[in-house]
Amino acid sequence: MMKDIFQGLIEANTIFKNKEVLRPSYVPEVLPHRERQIKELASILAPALRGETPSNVFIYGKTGTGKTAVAKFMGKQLMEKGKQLGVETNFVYINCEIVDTQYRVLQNVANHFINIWEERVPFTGWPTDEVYRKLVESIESTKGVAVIVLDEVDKLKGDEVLYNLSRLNYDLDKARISIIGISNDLKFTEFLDPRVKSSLGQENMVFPPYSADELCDILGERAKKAFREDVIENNVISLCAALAAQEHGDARRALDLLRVSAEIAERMGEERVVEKHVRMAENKIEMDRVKEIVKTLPIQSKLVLMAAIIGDETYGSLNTGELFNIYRDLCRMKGINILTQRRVADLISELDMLGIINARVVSKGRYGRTREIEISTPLKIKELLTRDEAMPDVSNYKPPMQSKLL
DNA sequence: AGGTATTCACATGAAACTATTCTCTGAGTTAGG
DNA sequence: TAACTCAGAGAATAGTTTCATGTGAATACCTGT
Repeated sequence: MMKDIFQGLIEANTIFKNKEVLRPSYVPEVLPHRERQIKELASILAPALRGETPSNVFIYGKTGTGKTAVAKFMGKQLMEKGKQLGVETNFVYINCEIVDTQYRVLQNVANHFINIWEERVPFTGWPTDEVYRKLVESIESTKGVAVIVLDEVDKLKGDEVLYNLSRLNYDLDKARISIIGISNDLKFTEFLDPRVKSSLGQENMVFPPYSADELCDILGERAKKAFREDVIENNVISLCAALAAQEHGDARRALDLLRVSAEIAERMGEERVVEKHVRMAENKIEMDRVKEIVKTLPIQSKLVLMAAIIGDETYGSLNTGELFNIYRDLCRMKGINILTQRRVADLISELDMLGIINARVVSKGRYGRTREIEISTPLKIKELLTRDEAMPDVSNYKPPMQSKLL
């Protein structure tokens, strides 16, 4: 009886064939509408296979334009071809959003070249130049060309790492390295040290956003592998593509949308994915995003958000001063120290940036200049916050009623 | 009526403080020779 | 004796406060008709 629980669930899976294909981490064998970029990148990296140093490259493009996918794809191809030709090639991929300090980047790269049973660089304890020395030594011992991909380079703290990596070639004798920097900030290099700029920006590539049609092709390609035959209504894919295209042609978003739609359909026990499911998926994704943000907000921001919600409920919309008063009351109730209005103003801007609240500056003439704050999602975040144990009990809290101007 | 000056209620900036996290050094500890 | 560990000094960083200056338009106050 118990063993049949899973049996039933496995058989219920009538929609997916291979869900992995739809995950953002998946690197497909074909990347539609990126042939030009792949060719260009390949021609830049090709010298590596002849044992020469390839130029360093900078890749720009908004999120979900295939930068990471193309880079990883090239890495795979390069390794294969290298093995085939008997040329020592190495490919290191580092996501700088996670590995964001100079020390950790160097440590990661160095450890890539060191076998597990050999002496690895520890998480902490070594001076940075010691790690650098170790890195040089370990790369040198490979005697080949190494391509280092730094994804989301703009997240890196300080440009010292980039400088150090760019001069790595001068310290290397037998081996060579080439750096591929990936960023979604077009203006990123403007803030860089000119030395780094010139040595890293030898080649530049820009990945344009996908159009709705192109997204359609990409989704279609993946859908073929991900789903069983004939479970997707034909307008579903174009709808997902169109929705994602509205938001700067983000392929990741489109894939998420498609995957979640199918998951919803599956969970509802239906055999086909139809438009309705996509609409529901759109909602769910937005909801999950907001939930996730709200959950991970620091305590003070949560209090500010809570104050905004309470104010929104009682006044309809509120300004900075009113919000601050409510916020102060909440802090007192919980015995948390109160931040200055200046700081709260900044927290409000942050929440606005995250898209949870809507805060725009309006001038009310004689009655000053302030922000008008509203809750921007129709979702019930309040419930989520009330359940937070760090929140004060607001069930019978009444915000101060002030004589509001009509 | 038309024009200028005030004024409100914060916005926005910069500098100064503070608390926390990172680095790095040197003393102490350990293991192998 | 060399390698390793770990505490704590000092540097870097993030989060806040303090102080200062800026802002847009409804109102108050003129001015001349």
